[in-house]
Amino acid sequence: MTAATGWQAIRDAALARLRSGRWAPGTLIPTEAELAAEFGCARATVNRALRDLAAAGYLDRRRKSGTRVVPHPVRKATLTIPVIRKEVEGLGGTYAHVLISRATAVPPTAVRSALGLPADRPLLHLCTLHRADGAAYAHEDRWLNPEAVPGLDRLDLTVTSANEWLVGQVPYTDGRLSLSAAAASPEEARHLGCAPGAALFTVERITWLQRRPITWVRLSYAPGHRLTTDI
Amino acid sequence: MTAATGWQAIRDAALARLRSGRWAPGTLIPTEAELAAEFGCARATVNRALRDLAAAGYLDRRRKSGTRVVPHPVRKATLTIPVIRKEVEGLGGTYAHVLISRATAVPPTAVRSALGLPADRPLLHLCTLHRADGAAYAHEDRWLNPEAVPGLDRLDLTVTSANEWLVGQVPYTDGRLSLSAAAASPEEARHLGCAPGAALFTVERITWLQRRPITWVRLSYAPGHRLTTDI
DNA sequence: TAGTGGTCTAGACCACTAT
DNA sequence: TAGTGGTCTAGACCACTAA
Repeated sequence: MTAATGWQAIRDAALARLRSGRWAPGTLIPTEAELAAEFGCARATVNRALRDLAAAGYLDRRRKSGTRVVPHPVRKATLTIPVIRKEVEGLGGTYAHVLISRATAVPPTAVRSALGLPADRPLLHLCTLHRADGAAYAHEDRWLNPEAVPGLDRLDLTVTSANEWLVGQVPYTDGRLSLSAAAASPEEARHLGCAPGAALFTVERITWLQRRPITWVRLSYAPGHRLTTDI
Repeated sequence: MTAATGWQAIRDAALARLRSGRWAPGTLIPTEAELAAEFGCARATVNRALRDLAAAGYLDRRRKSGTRVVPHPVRKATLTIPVIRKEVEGLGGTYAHVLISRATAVPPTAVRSALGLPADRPLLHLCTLHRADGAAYAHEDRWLNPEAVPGLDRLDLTVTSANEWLVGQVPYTDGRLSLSAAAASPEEARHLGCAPGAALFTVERITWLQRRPITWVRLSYAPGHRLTTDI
């Protein structure tokens, strides 16, 4: 189970003590120097191990105070958000996408304010259907700021999806990801092949480059979709 | 924006080069030794900085090959999954919970197989409603393995929620988290005050201690709930 | 086989903070 | 002020892997 060496071995040993209750919730554990002596390694090695556990939410480390076992651990789940094509192919499926619509329009208020744009600024509106093995996989509703995305007009979006092109070509400095559930709109229902009002897992993402808004996108996954991670 | 020193300064400098395109997607960046010479620091410091960027999904590091800029970055979103009480209080709300039902029963097949338990094994079934400022916040449907949770029978679950007690008292070694959308069941709708079939954001979690199943739990949040994170 | 990242060490100094 | 974690250094050796 734990065949680690070096700092990972110390991390695992510490984790075992946490799980066994030998280091009880809320209490202080020995100092780095003490543990280094016990394990026969340098203090930096202990530091690396304990930093790892602190980052995972098990320990709370403070200068002078020492290292305390977090009483109510806040576990951190890490979700990887891949390009949809990779997501589908990673599941062994064959990926395809269809550009449903492409238009320039003024976005709804919710989108405009989320991006922090002035009113009446027209954006490029793209709707795309992503398929896995021929079946509908996800519906993408995207608003793009053409000023922030040079080269967009020369792109054939029927070949490369906006999703993938942006990820590969357009850097961003800040982003916000929001997960929620939403009832399928009539259009989503039609494309995803489900009943209107069906519960869809949706991922909304907004990205900025510096303070310049790039894109707002909502992915609505076909019913039954799950995002799973080990914790 | 970037007032860091030490290894964080080097990380930020590298990130700036990634974002500026000076280090283009798919290309190799200089070796640790070269960067250490350029920045006038020890190689270990560069290593720390680049490891951080690799962990964040920007770089792909391989021995012998070198460090390559990931062409299609897979950003990693970190979600913190706190105890519900803390979640509510963190939003400035007043938390309360109500134990709806408590019974010993054989779980549905989906729960049984997810936990890897033999058929006909009875578990403790708890339903709890979590409230924020008096309003329904989330419905909790939980199945507990009494054999794995000593002391459970001596606990007054109307005072401490199972959610919180488990987090504080019962360690686990493995867990799986699953996020999805589901239509509100009649019971959920009644407790959450929404229409049956409404789209609910649901979080399912399974935990094991060693290989012993501890609990299966599904939290169904009131409509409109979002899980947001910066990326 | 050689190049590159991964890690360890022993010591040092710094930064924060409880007292 | 003193204790504890945070980080840096210079060097060393190891582990992996492309050629």
